[in-house]
Amino acid sequence: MSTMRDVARKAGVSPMTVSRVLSAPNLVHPATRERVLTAMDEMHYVPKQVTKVSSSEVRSIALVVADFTNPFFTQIARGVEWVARRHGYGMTLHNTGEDPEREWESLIAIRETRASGVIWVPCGDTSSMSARILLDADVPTVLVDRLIPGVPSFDAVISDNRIGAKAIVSTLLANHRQPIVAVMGQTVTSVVRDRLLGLQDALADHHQTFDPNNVVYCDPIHPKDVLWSEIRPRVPSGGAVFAWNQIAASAVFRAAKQANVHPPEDVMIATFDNPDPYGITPGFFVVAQQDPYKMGTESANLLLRRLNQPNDPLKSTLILPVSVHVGSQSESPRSIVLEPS
Amino acid sequence: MSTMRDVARKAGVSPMTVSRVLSAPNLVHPATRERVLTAMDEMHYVPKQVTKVSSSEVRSIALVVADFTNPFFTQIARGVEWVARRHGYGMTLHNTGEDPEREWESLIAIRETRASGVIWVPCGDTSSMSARILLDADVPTVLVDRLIPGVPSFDAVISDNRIGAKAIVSTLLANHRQPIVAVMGQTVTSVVRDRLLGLQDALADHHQTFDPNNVVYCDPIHPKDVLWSEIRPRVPSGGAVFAWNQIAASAVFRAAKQANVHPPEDVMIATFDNPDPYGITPGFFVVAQQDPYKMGTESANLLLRRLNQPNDPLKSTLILPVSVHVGSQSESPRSIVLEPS
DNA sequence: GTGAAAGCGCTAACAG
DNA sequence: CTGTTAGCGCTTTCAC
Repeated sequence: MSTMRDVARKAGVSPMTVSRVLSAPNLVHPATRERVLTAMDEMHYVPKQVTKVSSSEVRSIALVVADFTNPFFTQIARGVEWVARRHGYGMTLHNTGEDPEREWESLIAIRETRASGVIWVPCGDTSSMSARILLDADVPTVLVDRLIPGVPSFDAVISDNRIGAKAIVSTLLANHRQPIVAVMGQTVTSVVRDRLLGLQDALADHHQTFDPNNVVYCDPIHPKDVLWSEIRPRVPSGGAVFAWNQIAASAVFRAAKQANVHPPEDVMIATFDNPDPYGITPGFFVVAQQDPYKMGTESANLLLRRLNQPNDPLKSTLILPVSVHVGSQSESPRSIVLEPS
Repeated sequence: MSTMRDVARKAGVSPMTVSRVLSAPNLVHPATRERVLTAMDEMHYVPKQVTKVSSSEVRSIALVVADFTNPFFTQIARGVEWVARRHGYGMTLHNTGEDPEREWESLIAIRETRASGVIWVPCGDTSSMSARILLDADVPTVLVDRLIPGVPSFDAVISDNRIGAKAIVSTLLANHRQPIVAVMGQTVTSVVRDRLLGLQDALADHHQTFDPNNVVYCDPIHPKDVLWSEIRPRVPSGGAVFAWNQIAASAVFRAAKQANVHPPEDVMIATFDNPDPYGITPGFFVVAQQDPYKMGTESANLLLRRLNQPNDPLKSTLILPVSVHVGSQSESPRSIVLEPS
């Protein structure tokens, strides 16, 4: 692989001139520049920009998500990418698979990559260990979707999960759908915590008590069909299931159908995020819609702000509203107006 | 940000010893090692591994896809990641959005990253320009899903698109579903070309001629609803639509429903890739199933092989079989056995 | 406009 | 086991 020296020799100039052709072309005589450029072409010269360790970094943002198989996270990615591109940054996507160990490895790798900054969906509360990697190396970081308790040192963008969950459950209760079984991811995250709090809020409003037995925990990435055997005994006809995300909701839906239980009459399925973006499936009647794309753009904006003002001590947490839609997706849905928390 | 020298000074050793603690710890006296390690901790030392330009590279594979919003590609990503991890490699995902310009930029960025190798879903035939980036820099590369005509220099893993398309169309014809309108991505790719060839093969088998007017081209990422106005005039009741992928199929499905056309009676929708992984939607009756996860693992395997034998002149193209399923997803589908091409 | 010298952070190669 | 020297590919500084 040819180096700057090689090009310089071929063009009959010093390595310095070659360097300048790359970084400050207008300081080089046009004729010389041409000679250098053709030399580069002929030798297939590839600058190893990485070496300029001391100088400018790589203008690139690393986005670390829990599961890039989940459309929710790829929508966030689209948002981040869009803003990044507009500001001349590239973006790389990294998957942790909800696994703290992979998360650790990814962050180490990213740190060595010298990315300009990181936008991060942490696996869960245990991610406070991995947070040290970023904190110690002073990597500008923004959390999305989930917070890490005890680590207030990052900017963050999340949804108003508590209010969203409360609205969902209130709607179910108002429609006399009971009992309500909640299906949550078994990872300990702020998202699950907040949605359970919202559930309790709604129950409390209706003077009902919260029964922990009515919460079923599932694998956050592959909920499988296993679920139904756990859910069924708790949901007689006329009840409802509150799924924490679109993957779980779809799994519940399929499991129900296989068990010959038909939503929405037999059981009403409510969920965060629309599991049916094409509106081709009847049966989902209460959906709390986040705006993952916006979560992406906003977190990228926060990161860019921090890249420009690295020493601003003020950390901000942006809480985006959730909109709740009632009615079959094929009909035009009615929306519920929510008071911000 | 502290450097090796700083750590060395603090620990009272030479920079070399610090370096060794990182790369060959057992060559350093345990006591010294401890001192160095604590010094590192205290100073929050972060090694800039990137600098070792001349020595070992970053053990990481870059996967470049056309649209990470499409589950098909994230399944490929899962496959790649799995194999990469097993061999001690990291993986980064890069999105081109089917845009040759973004593709160009991504590949440049990746090249400077000094990734060990690249697995790449090229945007289309125009990607031959971008291919030069990789070829000139001698980056080990494997193509997935799509080939680039005129660039035989890469290993590749693709599906048997022609046979799959032929099987789909033959099935439709056997069920007397006509006319058949094909909905294809408007990007010029080997995938679309091969699937159209398969369509023609099937028609020829039934002594029918291929009418280019019966092909509708749509945006490969956001097919929108616009489609239906183009499709409708060409598909009277009893006809069929052959969608080139799951995104297009879902769009067609929704458009049909909005126009009060009901699959599968009014129109039969056949497609590559199951647009309904949860089996909750009735109406898709012929589905050509690729194995994106396997495409990922196989391409990663090819890449690893090449990383170990960089000079093997033999390039291989792996063509994976496609399985065609007939019948509603909610019923147990019958499979058709296909002869490999 | 151009070049020579010095140095970025780190690691092979050779002493000791 | 540890340190010295030299050099990776490139850029900054300061000459000319």
